[in-house]
Amino acid sequence: MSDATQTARAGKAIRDLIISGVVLPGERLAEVQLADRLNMSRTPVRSALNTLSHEGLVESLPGRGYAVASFAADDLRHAVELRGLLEGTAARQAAERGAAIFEVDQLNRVLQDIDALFQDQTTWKDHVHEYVDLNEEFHRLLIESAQNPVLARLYEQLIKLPFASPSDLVVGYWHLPGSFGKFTAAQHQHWAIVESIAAGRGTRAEFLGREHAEITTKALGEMLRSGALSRDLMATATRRSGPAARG
Amino acid sequence: MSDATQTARAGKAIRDLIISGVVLPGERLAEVQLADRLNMSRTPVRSALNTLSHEGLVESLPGRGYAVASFAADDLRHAVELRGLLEGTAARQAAERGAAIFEVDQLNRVLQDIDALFQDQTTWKDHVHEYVDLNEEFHRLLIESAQNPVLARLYEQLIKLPFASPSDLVVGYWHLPGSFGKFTAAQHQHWAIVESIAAGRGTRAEFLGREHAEITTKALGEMLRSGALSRDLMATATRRSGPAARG
DNA sequence: TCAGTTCGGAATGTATACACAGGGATTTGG
DNA sequence: CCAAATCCCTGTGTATACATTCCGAACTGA
Repeated sequence: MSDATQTARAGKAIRDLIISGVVLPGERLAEVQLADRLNMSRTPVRSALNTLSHEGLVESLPGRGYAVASFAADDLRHAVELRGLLEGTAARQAAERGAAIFEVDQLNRVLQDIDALFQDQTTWKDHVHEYVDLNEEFHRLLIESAQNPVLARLYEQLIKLPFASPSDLVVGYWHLPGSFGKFTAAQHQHWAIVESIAAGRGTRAEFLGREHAEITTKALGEMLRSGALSRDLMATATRRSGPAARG
Repeated sequence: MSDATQTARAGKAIRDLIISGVVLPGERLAEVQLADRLNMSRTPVRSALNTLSHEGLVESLPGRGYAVASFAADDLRHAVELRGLLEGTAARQAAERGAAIFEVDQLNRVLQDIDALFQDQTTWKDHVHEYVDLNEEFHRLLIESAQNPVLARLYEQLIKLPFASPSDLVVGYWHLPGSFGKFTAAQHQHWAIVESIAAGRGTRAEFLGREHAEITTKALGEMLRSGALSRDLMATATRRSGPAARG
């Protein structure tokens, strides 16, 4: 049940502390305190904090350790838009290079499984977890289809940010009213993206990828208005390293 | 003359070892060996290796340390293309939000300084170093003009890859025949990008940013054919973690 | 009362010692 | 002679002790 190394365990634990809101944005993360809480030495904690700082969940202070990173609502919107940009680029490159048949088949198979979940509007919410997995699998295959390791690496770094990954947004959104319509619309776009890739229509594939992010942005806006994210993220979101323009 | 911390010193030293080709792609990086060579303990070396693995210069092996990352020619091309994508996006967002006058002025001022360097085709090579600085400053201002911290972060992570940053490519290319024409063409695009931002023409700004990367890709191709990069990068470039598609 | 300085403590940066796992070389059996 | 298993050794993972720096608070002087 435990991870192989203490460092991995520390990373997961600290990430959970941040995501769950136990520690608030801006709050200092003292090594000894974390090591004590996690029953391990400072060494793996330090290593995990170093990793998390590169992933963007914590920020490294010059000479005095680390603090939980603050995210403004605009940051979340920007992250979603950039994810659409990268996914659109992946779709375009897959179309331009001529994706192999088995790759398109893989994508189609995932979409068929999602369609099956959506057939019954009254019971689909019992299968949200399956949808999360399938949706994540689709986006993973989409990035892979570009066969571009640099893009894949950039994508991985982007979706490490909270609520930038496909799964995070689905988990936070599915229970809101009207979510079924958004999900079915998104699924329609999924089909169109794969169709574009299979047909070699790179430009259409790219812009569908971007448009797909627009739905996500709308959903994110509803989540923010509904207050689902406000407590954790908006509390200290006003402060960020940006220029002090309007002192 | 030395950095503040041993960790920073270790990071710089190991990066230099990789860039200068003292250690070859694929080669293992043993902590004790590095600590011995740099006259420090394993702790800061380990921390630096962790950082470098997130930057992409070294790859972390499951349970046995680190190795120098391998870059294929395609990886370099992909990195340049993605840089164009991000710079184009930054330009579009700057145009769409309506960049402030002083920001456009800053960009124009840098371009005027570059123009001054290019006035005399016979002596411009004496000022390559100044051009490198100004070019880097322009691209930095361009990214800043989007006022998008997430995009800026992604860009920073991308240009940490070898030969993905504007400066790296200029330094490797300026001495090749015909470089003057490429640089003046690139400068023409710089002016057009700023003009588009000032005029609020987001679409034109974005595609100019992408097209700007095409010149860079061409220059990269010439560098690869000229053998300037072959020794360091191409030697072990064939091997990469990708799928074993063509046995 | 306020400003400057100095002292103290707490947390990070670094070094070293120990435990453990993985791999390669050697040896043994067929 | 080849294959497989075992042993040893190199190197990473972790813990802990020490050094150092940075911030804050208290004290002193004007």
